[in-house]
Amino acid sequence: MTAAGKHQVSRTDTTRRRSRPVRAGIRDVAAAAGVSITTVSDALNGKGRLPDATRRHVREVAERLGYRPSAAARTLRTGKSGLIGLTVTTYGDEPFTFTEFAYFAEMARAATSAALARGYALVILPATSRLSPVDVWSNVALDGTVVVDPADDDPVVRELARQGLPVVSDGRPAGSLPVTAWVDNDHEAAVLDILDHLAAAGARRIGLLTGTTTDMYTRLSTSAYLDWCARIGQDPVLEAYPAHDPCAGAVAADRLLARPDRPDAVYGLFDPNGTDLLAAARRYGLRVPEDLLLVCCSESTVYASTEPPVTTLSLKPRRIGTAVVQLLIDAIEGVNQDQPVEQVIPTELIVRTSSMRRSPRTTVNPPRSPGQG
Amino acid sequence: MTAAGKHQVSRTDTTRRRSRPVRAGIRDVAAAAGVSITTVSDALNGKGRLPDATRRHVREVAERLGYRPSAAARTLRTGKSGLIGLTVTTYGDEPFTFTEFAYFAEMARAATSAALARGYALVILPATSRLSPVDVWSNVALDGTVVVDPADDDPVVRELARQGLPVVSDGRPAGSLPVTAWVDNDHEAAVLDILDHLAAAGARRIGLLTGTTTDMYTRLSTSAYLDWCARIGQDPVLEAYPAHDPCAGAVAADRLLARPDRPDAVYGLFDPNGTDLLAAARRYGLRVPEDLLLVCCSESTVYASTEPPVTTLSLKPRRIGTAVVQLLIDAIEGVNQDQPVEQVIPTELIVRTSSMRRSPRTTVNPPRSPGQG
DNA sequence: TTGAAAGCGCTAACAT
DNA sequence: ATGTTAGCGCTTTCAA
Repeated sequence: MTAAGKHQVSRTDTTRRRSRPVRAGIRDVAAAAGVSITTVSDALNGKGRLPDATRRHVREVAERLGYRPSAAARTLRTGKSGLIGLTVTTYGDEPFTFTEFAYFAEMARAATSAALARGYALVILPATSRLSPVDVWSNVALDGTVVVDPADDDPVVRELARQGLPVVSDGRPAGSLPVTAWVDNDHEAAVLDILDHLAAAGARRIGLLTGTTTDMYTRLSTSAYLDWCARIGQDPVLEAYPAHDPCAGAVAADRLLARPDRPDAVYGLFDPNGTDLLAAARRYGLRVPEDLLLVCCSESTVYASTEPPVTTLSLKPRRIGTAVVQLLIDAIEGVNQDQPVEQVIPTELIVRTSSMRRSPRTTVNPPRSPGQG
Repeated sequence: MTAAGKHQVSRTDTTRRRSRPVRAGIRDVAAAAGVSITTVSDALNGKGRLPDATRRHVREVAERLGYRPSAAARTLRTGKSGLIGLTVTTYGDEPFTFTEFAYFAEMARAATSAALARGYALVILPATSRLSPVDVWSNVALDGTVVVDPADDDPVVRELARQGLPVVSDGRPAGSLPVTAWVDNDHEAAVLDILDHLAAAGARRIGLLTGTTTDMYTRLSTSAYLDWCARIGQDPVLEAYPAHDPCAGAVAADRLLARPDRPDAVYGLFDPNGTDLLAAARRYGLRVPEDLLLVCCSESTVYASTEPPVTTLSLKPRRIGTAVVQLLIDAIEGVNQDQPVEQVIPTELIVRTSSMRRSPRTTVNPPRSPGQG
């Protein structure tokens, strides 16, 4: 008690007394426990060589007073905030694209879990700086940032790098963008795989439903398709639409099947393409997979129970989200410096009826026999 | 220049010189601009009565040095961080439920936009404290928190309230949970509405696909259903399953249609129920809507192009996300104190073929004529 | 109109 | 084994 010191006591007297019950500070705990603030700090943070008795005592007192350390003060002092920025390319006013919902939601979920498990939290930030009058970016102390789909010459990434903050991107950066590390799929290989799969199922002319945006995913996938066509000797049959507009997708799907050189198989690069193509096929009286083979890139489970179920390509967003965060935190904490800075996550093709010309068993037994058999 | 003071100069000499180009601080800007740090602060924050010339000059210098104010220092000094926590009830290890993806993604997106527009950012946090060895909650300075679906006696909410932080919940709190405000739909009215809609379409026995969880949404919706049954004189036909398990949903849908007292209409409380019920109906050879009327609660657009399209109830997550954030920031900033603290957002029933016994036009003309008519 | 100085609450280097 | 002290970088009285 006596050792608590004059400073604390006088401060408590003059500042605290008359105000309403304000959050207890480290000094209050020190005073109540009869130790110095250093001891409190050490006891709570597991530092120093304190006897267990002291440590336990201090913790009890802190608990009793409902003491919560000030995150701001700790951050100011240590230079680490435990906060990781999460940024997604913006279309229009919305922070992320509608068509990428399932992908983004899964990726963000995995990233959140991975971050929390290592004691960090994610802060959602806009890809465009100065969205609001006050720049949110400068209002938050970040230890590093995850950037999803960085633009070709992303100004946010550049600025972050200039500040010396580690940046890890989901999606390989174009050109010389200075990211600390990146995680991505091998989109070209994935597309070639699907085209071969469709060809093996009997496709003679494969169409592509693609986007008008110039992000890496769209660009790589489309050029892989064009290369494949050139190699095989097939004329490309593709329709592009602005991927952020859900209605445009339905129209593009329709347009693709309305062409004179109508494809007998289609790969759609975006999540809703499956249902859109299915609907378009119905409108034209095309049977799937008999008249039209179908694959789309999606993370949604609805394609397991559509009629017919649709073959999908999963980009494994969970694995990507986890990997991105691990790489970032490793960079922040300076561990695993020997780890590769580029990580390629394998994709998974989930083959369902829509791309199986060989097994047209349209009659499926119910899992168990209903009353009326 | 001379006015910059001894302190700054000596610090620059001793601390800065030999280390690598570290972020410029307010003192560096002050020195370079030949003013005091007070003037820099005022110039950058639009405070004080500085002549425009001074203000512009300081801003130029700051820009040139690439000065970024320290968020931690500002937070420590002002007590405001500009950070809002976003918490979702956890099932298992994952921070949020699979079945609520679309709802949550939309709600979070709207909340993020609304927050950014007012200069705040969202931090994703686990509903369960102490998920990781270090408690992330105490590592971040929050101005307030949004809680999605608070538990009946949510310890996180209680602790936050104890700390004097404003808490706004998406979903009305049970009992005496001390939230500052809440936003919710009128789930009971929505369910009654749907049941009446189905009855009007000719349903004689309406079933319910519900959850085993005890959250408010499930509880209110189920009891509204039971009340309706009692009032109408129908025996309840319901199947409950753990909503966080996507496979369990398919099984429950199947079970519901396998019952001896098979319903001729079903309302499913969760997003994937529509596709699951559609698949189950196909297995039992039931035509929708002729043999079975279908409605489910969903935010997904896939139900617009399923076969047949499914009637859905939207909870309007965008409006909820926006409202929740507005109420929270109002509370943080102490404005609009007169605003109601409980806000009910109307739901929207999007009627599609699956619940229209009257208009069985199964043949639809394509939006435009294809080459082969 | 501008500047000096006092901390915000904590951690870490350095006493004792 | 524990305490004293000096800041982290900023905002904010108060004085000039």
